[in-house]
This record gives sequence, structure tokens and C-alpha cells, in this order.
Amino acid sequence: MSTAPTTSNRDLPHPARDDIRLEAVLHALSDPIRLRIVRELAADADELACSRFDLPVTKSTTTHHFRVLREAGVIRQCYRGTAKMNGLRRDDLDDLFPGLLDALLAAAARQAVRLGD
Amino acid sequence: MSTAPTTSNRDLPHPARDDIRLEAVLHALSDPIRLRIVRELAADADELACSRFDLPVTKSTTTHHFRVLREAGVIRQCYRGTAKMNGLRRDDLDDLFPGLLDALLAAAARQAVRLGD
DNA sequence: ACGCTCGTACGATAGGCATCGTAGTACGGC
DNA sequence: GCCGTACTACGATGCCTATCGTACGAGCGT
Repeated sequence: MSTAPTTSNRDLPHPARDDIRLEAVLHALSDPIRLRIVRELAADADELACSRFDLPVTKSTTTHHFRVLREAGVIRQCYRGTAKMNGLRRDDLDDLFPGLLDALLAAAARQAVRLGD
Repeated sequence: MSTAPTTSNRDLPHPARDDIRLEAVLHALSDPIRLRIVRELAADADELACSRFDLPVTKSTTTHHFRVLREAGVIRQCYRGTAKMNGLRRDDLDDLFPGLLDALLAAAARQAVRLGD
């Protein structure tokens, strides 16, 4: 049976849009690894599986960082088969803090150039 | 003798403009008290003495927060008599990360309205 | 059924940090 | 010279967190 590997029913807790706190977002992005994740997520059009990231930490630490981002309201996560897909919460963030995400991504890109990636 | 209470010679270490790291700035602003300080600093035209802030922490903790902001490159500090004056490093931040500071301040203001200050 | 891959849970550890109190220094006014 | 104000230095404390390793669960392919 071609069991279409769609979104699994085990779901993950996300903060509602109005529960997203600016301080939490800033704290989430103040870690180099998490900032890098968000940058890659923004660069890629659609959602990415956790395994697509080549991070300089172990898998358990990676899980931790993705959870911090999700609980801060920066990313949205869902299971698709065994993979866990990640996507930026652009819509919610732009609605709550217009222009902030773009400014942050631009700043991160600028710094990456300045420091030689 | 009318010893003009100008800038004292005991100076404070500030990061050079090119040493300012985005992660450090975000971390500095991810604390509610420090975000509040920066908001008040941005609202007021010129520099403000530490004692002008009415923060819900002791003086030693206040000193700590101002130092974090200074070492992250967010504010500039100098002594004037016994007072320590604080000013936003708008020029440097706008130069390094165009639009970021404004977006952050707008986001903070928006959240303050949303949550009832 | 079996194994493989992807991701989680849990405990341990080490370092960071927000907070305080107390004791001290620097400066200006009297 | 003496006092008061503004800020600092230092140590203590308790919490948070980034990291790891190991053991486990969930789903897919064969």
C-alpha cells in the first residue's frame, strides 16, 4: 500500500501567535547555531528536514536547538514520516513585528560577509 | 574653583565598531530590563545618567545590565562627574546593521502596546 | 519480521548569568 | 577636610542552558 507519507498525527506544541514574546525570539536568535538554522531556513524556499542541516553539534543538541526555536515561535515543526520538517513562521512574525525578521536576516547576512561566512 | 564637570578621564572599554557581533546584540536585548533601558534611551533625545532609570532591581544589578549593553556595543558610556552617562550607539549600529535598530524598537513598542505596557 | 534511519527522552556536566548584599572608590559641594 | 551621592567590585547563590552519551520509539523499505 502506498502509504502517503503525509503529516503524522503526533503533533508538537507551538505558541499561539499572540503568545510570541519579542524577548524570547531575540534570545532564540542570540545563539550562533540557531541563527544559522534560521538563515538556512530563510534561504530555502520551503520546509527543511532537521537532517538536512550539517551542524557542528550532536543530534541531541540539534534537537534541543530546534525545540528552542519552536517554543519561541520562530519556526513551525511537523512530522512527515520519520522526518521532522521545519519552516519559518514568517506570516506570524511579520504580522506581530513588521520588518523585524527581514532586518534580522539582512543583518545576519551582512555580518556573515563581514566575517567571511 | 568651578571645576567644569566634563568627561572624566577614567574611561570604559567599548568594543570597536567592527567588533560588534549580532549575536551579542541580540543576547543583550533579550533581557526585559535591558530592552526597557534601550527603549528609554531611544525615546530620550540625548544621553541619560544611570540614576535616571527606575528599574525593579538593585543598583548593583543595574550596573551589571548597563555593562552588558556596553560590552555588546549597544550603548556608549562615559563618566561626567559622579554620574555615568549612557547613549545609544545608533551611528555604529545603523552602519553595521541598517534598519535593525529601528525594527527592534518598533517591535518592542508594538509588543508594549499589545501587552499593555 | 527485521533492520535502518531519523529523531526523542533522560541524566550528567560544566559554564553562564541575573540577582543580591556589603564594602569600597570617585567626585562634587559645603 | 568632611559628607553625601553615584556608581563599582567582589563573593555568594540559585537558576538556566549548551553540550554530550546512551538508550529508546516511530516509521519506511525489503
